[in-house]
Amino acid sequence: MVRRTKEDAMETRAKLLDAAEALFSENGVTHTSMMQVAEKAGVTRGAIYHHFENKMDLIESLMGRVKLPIDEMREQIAEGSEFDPMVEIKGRSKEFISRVQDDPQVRSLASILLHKCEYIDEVNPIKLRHVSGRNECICDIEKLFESAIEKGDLATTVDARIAVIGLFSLVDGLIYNWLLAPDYFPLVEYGNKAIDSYINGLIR
Amino acid sequence: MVRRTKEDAMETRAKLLDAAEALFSENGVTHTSMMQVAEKAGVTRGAIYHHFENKMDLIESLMGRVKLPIDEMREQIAEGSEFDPMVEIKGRSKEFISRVQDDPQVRSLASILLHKCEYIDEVNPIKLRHVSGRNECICDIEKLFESAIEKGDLATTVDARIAVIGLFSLVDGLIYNWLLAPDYFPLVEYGNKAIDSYINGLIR
DNA sequence: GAATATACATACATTGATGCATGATTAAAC
DNA sequence: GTTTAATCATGCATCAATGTATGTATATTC
Repeated sequence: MVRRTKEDAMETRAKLLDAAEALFSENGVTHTSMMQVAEKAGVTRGAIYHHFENKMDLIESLMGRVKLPIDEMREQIAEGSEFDPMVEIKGRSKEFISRVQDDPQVRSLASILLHKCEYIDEVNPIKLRHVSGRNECICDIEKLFESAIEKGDLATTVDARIAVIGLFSLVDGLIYNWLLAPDYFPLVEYGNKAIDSYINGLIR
Repeated sequence: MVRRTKEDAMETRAKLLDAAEALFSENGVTHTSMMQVAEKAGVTRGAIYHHFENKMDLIESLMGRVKLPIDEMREQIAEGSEFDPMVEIKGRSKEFISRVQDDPQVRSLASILLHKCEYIDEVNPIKLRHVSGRNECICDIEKLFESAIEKGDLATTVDARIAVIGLFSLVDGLIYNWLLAPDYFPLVEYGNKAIDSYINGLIR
């Protein structure tokens, strides 16, 4: 059976991306062959090379397919009409780790980004997406911190940029360590309290 | 020239480990071949397979060679006669990130652990060392937090275990993000302040 | 100093993965 | 309905990396 309908083609493409996502997040990017991806998707390697140029192109498509929670956060902040910037910051951070814990696809992506790939050079699409997404998001939340400082909600010694980077590091570290051994601690419960502590340390 | 003296052999072994460490931390573990390691060390692959069984054995030796800062921290805590546990905790954390920034070998190892390898399965020696070292260290510092709580130095609502995991995540996250793009922020300066904020949030 | 073991170099055999070229079948375009 | 083009399968050529087997010269042992 070949030359299936255009919808079928899109479906196999999606299946390939699903298979790649699952295999990458489980066995690592370099330890997953095109053959394995094809088998898991129920096709042959020919199908892959029809839809994608090579492995890197496959990864790029994979990364571009889903909205990272970091991206959603940005959108919601853009359209957000919350009044209290600190409430906003705390809420977004907690929602972030909550998504990682509960949404399988987000968790897979996070696992790939944090544990299942090697950041070999600067042009690596995975690293590029990771870094650029991070930097943009940091800039956005930095503004929230600045308005919180203007409102006088934070201690006068607090620097917005340092505060953001600390918060991001805390959240990244929580997810990193949780994915390393999910049974070791409950992400959302412990993470929420750790975030509270950190934010609390910035106030007054 | 073959059958060199026993000291020479230890030297080539050390050179091989140095070469592997440099290449792994720069290009990633799986993207580095035995051939490249041998070339960088100035020998052939035969030398590698004489000293090590295979790549995984090479990695194990590499990881076992240096004392991770996390290990040193444990030793110093064991022999430490400090009085104030919170001062101890804060000092150790800051010394940790300071070592990562200033000691090239520690930085290389951290880079390999955080960015240049894939955690493919549970028996992976890199992951094993990372996780076991982390868990032991967490247990140690947890005790310090407990004694701080007993002394009444922390808010009564603080749970020692959650506090440790938060602190570890913060430190890991700082190092992770700094290694991702070292020019983006100064690790020690920002890291120290972020740690202060977090610890501050636990007090009172 | 003869025998043996060590420290590598060299060569080869094997494997797994990639990328491409080609083939087959049918949907889509006209 | 014919032509075209798309969707995938199949087969092949290539290559890089591994592991091992073997060779060689020298240190070490006795």
